[in-house]
Amino acid sequence: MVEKEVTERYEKLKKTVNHHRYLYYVLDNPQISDSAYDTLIHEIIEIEEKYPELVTPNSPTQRVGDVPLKEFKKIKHQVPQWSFDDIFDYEDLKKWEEKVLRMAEKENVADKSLSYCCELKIDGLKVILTYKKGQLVSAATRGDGEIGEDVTQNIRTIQSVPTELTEPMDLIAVGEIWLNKKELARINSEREKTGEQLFANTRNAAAGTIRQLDSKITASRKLDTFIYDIDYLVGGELPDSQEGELELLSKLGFKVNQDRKVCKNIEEIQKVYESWIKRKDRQDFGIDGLVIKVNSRQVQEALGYTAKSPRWGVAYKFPAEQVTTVVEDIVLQVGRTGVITPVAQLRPVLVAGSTVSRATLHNEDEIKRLDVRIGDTVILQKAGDVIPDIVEVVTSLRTGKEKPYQFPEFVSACGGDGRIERVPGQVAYRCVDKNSFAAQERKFYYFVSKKCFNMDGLGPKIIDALLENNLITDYADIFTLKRGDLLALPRFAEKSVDNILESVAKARKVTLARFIASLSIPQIGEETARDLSDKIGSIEKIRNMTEEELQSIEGVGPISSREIVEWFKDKKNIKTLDRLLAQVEIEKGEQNSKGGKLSGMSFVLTGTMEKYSRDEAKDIIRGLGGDVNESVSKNTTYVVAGENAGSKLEKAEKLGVKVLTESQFLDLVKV
DNA sequence: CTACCTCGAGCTCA
DNA sequence: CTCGAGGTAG
Repeated sequence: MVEKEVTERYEKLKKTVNHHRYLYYVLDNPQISDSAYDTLIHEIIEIEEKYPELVTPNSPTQRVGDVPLKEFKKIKHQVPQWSFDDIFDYEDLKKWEEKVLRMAEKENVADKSLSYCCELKIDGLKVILTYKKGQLVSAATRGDGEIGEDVTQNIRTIQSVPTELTEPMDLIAVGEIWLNKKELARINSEREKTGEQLFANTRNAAAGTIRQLDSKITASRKLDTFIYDIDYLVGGELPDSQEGELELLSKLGFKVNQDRKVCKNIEEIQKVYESWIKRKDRQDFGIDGLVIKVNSRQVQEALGYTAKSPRWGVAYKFPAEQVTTVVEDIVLQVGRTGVITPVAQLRPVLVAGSTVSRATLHNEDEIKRLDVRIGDTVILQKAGDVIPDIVEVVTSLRTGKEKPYQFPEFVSACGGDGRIERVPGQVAYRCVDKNSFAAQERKFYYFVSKKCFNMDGLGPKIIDALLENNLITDYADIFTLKRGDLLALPRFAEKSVDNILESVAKARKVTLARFIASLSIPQIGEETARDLSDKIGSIEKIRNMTEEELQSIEGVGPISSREIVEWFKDKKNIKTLDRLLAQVEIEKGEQNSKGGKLSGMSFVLTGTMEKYSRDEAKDIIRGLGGDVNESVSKNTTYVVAGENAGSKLEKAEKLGVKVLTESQFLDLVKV
């Protein structure tokens, strides 16, 4: 039994330390010296060493985990993590507001005087913090919005994240993790000394730091946070506005960015936006725009969500950073289906946090539209902050030596005589010979990829080696690779070869949809392949169908059906197909169109089931011929509601759609 | 698209 | 140590 004085002292010490942590890291207003703070921490450590039973995971001494993790566990979000749609200018803003007003009118909430809460959009990574009875229990990355990664151990090391709230409520709070510019410079100068790669920007550094399995490394880099949203709250009152949420978050002990403004109309928003464009670079953290939210919670709820994003908010992005660089060359790339894409080779240039040395020019028409010539200086930006995009040519810098680009009539990478043709009805050119080496290479990459045969460990380089050594010329060859042949290649030793052979063997069984996709029929990707598989059910039927018959299938239009028929007319393709069919086993997985007991039914899943993950449940439904959709409509047959079902359940009730519990669902799909 | 982390494997040299 | 693959993030 620990003496009463000790526990009292211990609790007081913890409280004091936490208070000063808050003053220092959250309010940025320290009231005692670092050394005094350290002394307090030290006393806590001493007590804990003597009385280990006192230690809780949220003690200030436990911020750094001493055992590195093996891996990050997946965490399913209790509340789906949406992201806002982007807008880029005042026009977009106006359109968005009109939509909001129209919707509000329809939902009879328009009489509330509408206002908008404008916050900074911090350039970092999203984090979802879960508290039970006021104690931090988990922290997750966003992931795909449904499932993220458990990074609790790393988040604990961030001093501005409270491990205990000021009130014992159940809460899910959402915010952004970021790294300040000075800290990036410090980390990079250390990495320079040790010869490590430097981080390209604060966001990448923050992302890299969060993905460390060893939280000691995370702790050594001073990450920071801004928390901006409450997703869930029990044990307290949810404020009726976004601004109120921010205030509550502050009160609970979170670090909240104080630069927010409630605007009454979009003119005011625009003013805030323009003033931040001028000021954004002066901050310690990266800002990539404003987030505009309808302030009233009641109106937010009335507006609801589209399939993709909340209707009640948008991300108003700052204009993309533009730089100039020189087009050193224009080269042609041959894709999987023989389509030729011109790509500008650029003098490498740093833009929006990464070095860009190439940008797609899409097609001949785009080259003409831009009138881009080799040697031209061009303005470059990243579309949606991701994909490099040439905006325009700086014609005033022309010297006259620039070479206009002539789209060639022959492309050597197309193999054979190199002839190319314009695809009827499209802007793209493609190789007449659809099996050129370049196209073949791409097809093989795709064939083994996750979307198709999903052969683990067969990346592009391995495929290249196999192609170059003529070990594969046809898809079927992958399945008949010989151990000895592989071992003869450089960098292929026992272990690698065994792994390759094993993953090939494992991949022999495929679903029909994956099989169809793997053929690289032009226009037939993952989606259409699934439609074909669901509605037709066998490769033998597909190969004998006419264009008209194919077109009657939902999701297959005149262009795709033409491509399909043409593909199956080609003798080479047929030979490839038959050889491949002899090697693989297409999983029957219950035939869908007629045999499937769920055919014609449409399902929406919500909440968590005990027995199956969402993906497994989807596979089961599709396997039985049913459709799975993301949002509930009057065409939905059943909504399957697991634990913690959310808004989809409410919507189902509103529309009178039948709702199944997990056990009812299991009964229905039982074979 | 680019940057980052982590892992397994092969190669190289002590 | 280096390379390739695979995964994650924005």
